[in-house]
Amino acid sequence: MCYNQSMNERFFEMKKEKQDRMLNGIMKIFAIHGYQKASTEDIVKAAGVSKGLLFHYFESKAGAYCFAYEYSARFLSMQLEKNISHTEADLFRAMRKVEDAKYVALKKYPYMQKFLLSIETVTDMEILKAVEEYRDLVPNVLQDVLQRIDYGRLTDDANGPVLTRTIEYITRGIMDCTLADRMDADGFHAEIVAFLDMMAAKFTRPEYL
Amino acid sequence: MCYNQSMNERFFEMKKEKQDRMLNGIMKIFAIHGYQKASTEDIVKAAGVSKGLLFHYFESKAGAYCFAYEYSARFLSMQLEKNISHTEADLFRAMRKVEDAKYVALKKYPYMQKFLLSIETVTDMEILKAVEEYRDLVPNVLQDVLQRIDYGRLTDDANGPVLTRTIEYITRGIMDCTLADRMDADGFHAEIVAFLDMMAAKFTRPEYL
Amino acid sequence: MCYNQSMNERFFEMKKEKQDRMLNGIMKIFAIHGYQKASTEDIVKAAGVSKGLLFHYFESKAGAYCFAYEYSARFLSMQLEKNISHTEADLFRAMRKVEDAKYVALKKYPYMQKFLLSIETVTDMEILKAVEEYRDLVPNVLQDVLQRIDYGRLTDDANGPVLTRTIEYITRGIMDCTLADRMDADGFHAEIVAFLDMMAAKFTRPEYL
Amino acid sequence: MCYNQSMNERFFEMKKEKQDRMLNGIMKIFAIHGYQKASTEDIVKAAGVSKGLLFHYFESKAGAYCFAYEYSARFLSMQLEKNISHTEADLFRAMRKVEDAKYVALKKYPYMQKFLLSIETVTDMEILKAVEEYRDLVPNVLQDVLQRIDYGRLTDDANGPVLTRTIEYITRGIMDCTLADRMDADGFHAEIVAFLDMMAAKFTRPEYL
DNA sequence: TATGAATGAGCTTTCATTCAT
DNA sequence: CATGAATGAAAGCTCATTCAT
Repeated sequence: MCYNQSMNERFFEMKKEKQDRMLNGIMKIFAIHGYQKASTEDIVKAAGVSKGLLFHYFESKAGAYCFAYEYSARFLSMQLEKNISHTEADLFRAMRKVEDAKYVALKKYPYMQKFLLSIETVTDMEILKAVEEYRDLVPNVLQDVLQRIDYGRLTDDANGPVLTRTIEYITRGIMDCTLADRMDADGFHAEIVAFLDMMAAKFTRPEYL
Repeated sequence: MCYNQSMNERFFEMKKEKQDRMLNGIMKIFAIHGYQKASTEDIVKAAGVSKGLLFHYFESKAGAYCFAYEYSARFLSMQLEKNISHTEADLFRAMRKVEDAKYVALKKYPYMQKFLLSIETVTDMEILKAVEEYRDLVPNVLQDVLQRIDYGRLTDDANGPVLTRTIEYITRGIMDCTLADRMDADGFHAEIVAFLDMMAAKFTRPEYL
Repeated sequence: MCYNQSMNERFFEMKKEKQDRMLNGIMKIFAIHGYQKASTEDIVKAAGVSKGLLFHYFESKAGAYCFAYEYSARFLSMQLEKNISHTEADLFRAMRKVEDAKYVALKKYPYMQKFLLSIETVTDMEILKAVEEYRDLVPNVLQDVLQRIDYGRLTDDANGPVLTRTIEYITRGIMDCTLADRMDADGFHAEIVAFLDMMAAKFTRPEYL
Repeated sequence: MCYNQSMNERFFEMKKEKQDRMLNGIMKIFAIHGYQKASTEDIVKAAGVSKGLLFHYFESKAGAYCFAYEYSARFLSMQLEKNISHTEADLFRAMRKVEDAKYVALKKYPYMQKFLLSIETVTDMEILKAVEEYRDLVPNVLQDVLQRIDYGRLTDDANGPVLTRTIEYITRGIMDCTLADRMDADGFHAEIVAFLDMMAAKFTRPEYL
């Protein structure tokens, strides 16, 4: 295993502000450089702590990654679960709720979403196994949302599942672009909202608008 | 830039057999370990050449990657272009043609497909920029094929675009499984064909079978 | 110097139970891993105290080592001095007395003997100089005992000095074996006694038995 | 295991001069500082090679140690075996032959003897297991020599075995003193010879002188 | 052209020691 | 007195790249 229970305990006994500084440092560097190229040097600089401390809490670079991954997957899925409506049948309003919930998370942990995607750069089997159970946490919540959608509310020329996927890919695309220059939850959210509004206007049957 | 014209010339003056040994070594190691974790040591061992020779032809690890990427993208897209029918309107027969063409390519370069996907593990902007123009080569050919499909030939409950994407994901899934244990173009092809046959029987309108 | 008088005073003002817990922790880890590889982390864990406290009392790892070394050498030599007979002329009965005295010491400080031998793993000149005057304490007591032995009590085929050395090496050999699995003063003592009884029966002239 | 066959092969393909430079660098640093405190940095500086090369040939610090240990034990025992007389019955002449043989070895590898003793500073079980079979090589040769000694040639007050051990301890003592300041095979040999001559004159029966 | 020994900067990791609480 | 989080220098080791042959 890459990390263990005792690490968690020690970590969560720190001041919340420092916890977040370390988590954000970890997420940022892994998000930007991918797992392998991310250096512990850069992480501790970003977090504003010493090299030793990173290893005091996480034992290894892999341990830090796994810890942050579990934390991020849990945090983001809980954030979504808590804030989305569980009865919303309108695709665009549901998606908007999702993006609003993400927005709150990204205000606190700007690199969280991108960091979660960095798992694709990981080739170390140890790590992949360690985070396996958390990889579906966020997708599962989104799945739940989509199951409650009434696609009958869409216009005839709209294909629900396709629209959903499209939204997903667009989201990802915007994220990559946004991240390319600078991390900004506000800009990201604004882009998504603009896109959803545009789509909603075009694909929702008039009576449901 | 990661590599230049003179490299190409020198490389293609080697005996064909050695060219392919080097290309396969490069593809294999990058495909298995991702860009960063792939070591030049492993590559030259897999290719059966010396370390010096790799750098003689490609100047750097990044150069080897870019060269192999361009080669692979060009080779696979040409292979597809050449062998697929440009008038096939039946989704399943078209996909079958695609897979047959891939099969021929994978007989020669078993790791080519997986190698092309390894671009997702690359974080180095230099490399991403260098291969940018080749990333769409294969997807574009597939796009062309799909544009000629007559989705009217599918049963009512079949959703063409979804089916297409499903096929893509299934293809990728089978590939990952196949690669997990051993590289085998035959096994891979057999799996895909079985899947397509099954789907065709279920989703094509009787009059088009 | 590695440690000074004020350390002693402070240390001996602690509750006796805690003193021994710290001493045993120090002895155990140095005995098992040798000087260099012994980590302060392991020592404080074994002693059940905090890292800070170790340095509060001993200032440095080297200081802890030297303090424990002086303590052990003094303690064991006094223990021997106190319990052995100063008139015993019989080799085997004398050695038995020595082992009985050691037994009492090892009940309290199981790793003391092995710890004293760990000086062989020390390469730091500072430490070697600091403990120089204590290295002969225990050997000197044994020397004293041996000087009073009447080797005439041994059978003709017995060689006194050789027997003595043999006993020393056997003692050390048994100790290493005992320590290999678990620390146990009782088992250790039983082995030694059995060995001495066997030897006494074979090498003592009948009239002295 | 700490090292393997392929390492040996590669190493012995180097120029002899460089092999010896590396071996002497390894022996020197381990001999002086003991296993743990010896740094690879110091070793490569002493050997006049780069850090990478050390790991190219030996894979790890432990590997370098084990390799040099096997080499030293084999080399010294062969050197002794080859040069000592196998029929010499006189203790002092036999010991003198041994020291002359050692002298030749130490001219080439000045730290070899001290290096072999550094095994006592090793606490890593992996290493101890790896060199286990070589630890007795040199002692066994000396054992063989001693078995042919005719102790009847000694004066009545001389105790053969004790003399032998004494010689061994004196040898070791002189070595430690010699090494303390500077490594010098000549000075070492001169000391030993002087000691042996003195002892021979005192303890050999006149008719055997 | 072809080799692989050689390099050294830079990586991850360790650990004795300090210090705010 | 007691804690353990925090430090950072230094360790062991990796690996893309160079170069003499």
